[in-house]
Amino acid sequence: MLAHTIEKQSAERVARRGTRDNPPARSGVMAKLMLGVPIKFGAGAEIYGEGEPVEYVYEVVQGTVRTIKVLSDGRRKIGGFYFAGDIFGLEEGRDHTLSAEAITDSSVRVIKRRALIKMAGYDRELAQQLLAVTSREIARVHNHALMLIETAQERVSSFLLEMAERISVGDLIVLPMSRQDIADYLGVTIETVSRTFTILENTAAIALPNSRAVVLRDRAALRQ
Amino acid sequence: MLAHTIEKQSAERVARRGTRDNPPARSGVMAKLMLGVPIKFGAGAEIYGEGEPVEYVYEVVQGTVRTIKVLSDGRRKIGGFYFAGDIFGLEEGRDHTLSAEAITDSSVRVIKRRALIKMAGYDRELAQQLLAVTSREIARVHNHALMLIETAQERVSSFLLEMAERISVGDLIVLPMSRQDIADYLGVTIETVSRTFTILENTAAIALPNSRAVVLRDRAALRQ
DNA sequence: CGAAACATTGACAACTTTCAATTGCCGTGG
DNA sequence: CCACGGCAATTGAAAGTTGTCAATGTTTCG
Repeated sequence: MLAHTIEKQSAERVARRGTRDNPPARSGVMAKLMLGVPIKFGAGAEIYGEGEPVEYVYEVVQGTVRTIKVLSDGRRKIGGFYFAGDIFGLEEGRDHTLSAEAITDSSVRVIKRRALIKMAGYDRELAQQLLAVTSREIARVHNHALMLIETAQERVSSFLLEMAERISVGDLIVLPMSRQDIADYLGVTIETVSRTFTILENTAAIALPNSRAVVLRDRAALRQ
Repeated sequence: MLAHTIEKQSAERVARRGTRDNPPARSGVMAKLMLGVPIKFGAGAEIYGEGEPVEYVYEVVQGTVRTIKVLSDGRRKIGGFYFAGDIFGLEEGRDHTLSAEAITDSSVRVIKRRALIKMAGYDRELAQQLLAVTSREIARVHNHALMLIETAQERVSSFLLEMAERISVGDLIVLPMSRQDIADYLGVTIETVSRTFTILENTAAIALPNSRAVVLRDRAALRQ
């Protein structure tokens, strides 16, 4: 099933379509507290849609999720990538300003936002964790915003360093997302991403065993 | 006193240099709860510096504040502008990743972060307000990130629309920040900002009575 | 194996930056 | 009060970067 062919459907409907999961090994804030129901989403499935009311908070148990916004002229922007243990759906206001989709087959914990906030009212530790998670999200988005002020090559390098911190195994990064996803996250075209990868490979900063794998050869060069 | 001639000094030192304020008329979250001590900062003064420990949370009572980051090569990025009633300094981690400066002469309420979080543990309403403020900050930064993926003209238009929402009086926006500040916020050069303003003026979308004032003539055109 | 989607590469156009010069604004001092 | 100096803003021309369009190569999966 391909992302671009998925028709929009409400989070409720998708949630219903999802299947219950066994308790996962991964531990995030919600998992630790045994909160939320684990639900599976196939690659490309929409978890919630832009403009829908904010009802739930989500935690990735397994897989990768992206938040996206489609502009009126068809351009697509990716707000962020979320991996196992990450919380997403933390938005203010009544409605979501972005939609969320599973990039790969994913398992996601879902909990009612109201319930979580209510619980936080009684549980001081939970409240502080919630604040910490939210602050971390601010830092992440801030960082994202700052990297968009850089040149294409710097953006790609920053992206690789971010992925290195979040999902690398040693010097190997296996990218779950397509070039188009990377491009939309960095605010450049896929051609620019591709060209930049090639340049970084030619300057020995990275190696590209295949299009989804990146080996970091010279992190200092990526940091400039 | 000019911004660029101010030498860096710690938040503590600046805070000590600041003078106590009379209780202000403006009301934000902290003011409502009569939290924090109002302190004055002169135009260009540093409120806290990048790399300093996160100890306080701030609320603008009067004036305008910018958060900035200076890169190793001297480029400067502005994370956000904060006007009366806005909260800033909400960052995660031990140290600030950005510094904050008063753009104009400003008065700022300061409260110990720890104290605020501790209080939020006892006061459910405060906890929820804190969460709401934090979520709003995420939305603002998200919006900033999204606007950085656009063309220069779209960025400038988005900037004007953002200022229109936040500080306009009718169709008039009096910008407290310089072209350089705007440029650093939008990730373009001052020349591009200037040229774009001229284009918008020539297409009758705005009028420029002087360099710090913008009159919105055609909001629809700015939205495209 | 072959079709479809994804990724890379090339050539050219468009946009933005860079460098340079000019204009406008405002405070200070004659 | 006006002239001057200094800084911010605007404008112009040339260079550089990124986007667009197009062709080719690669991977995936029925």
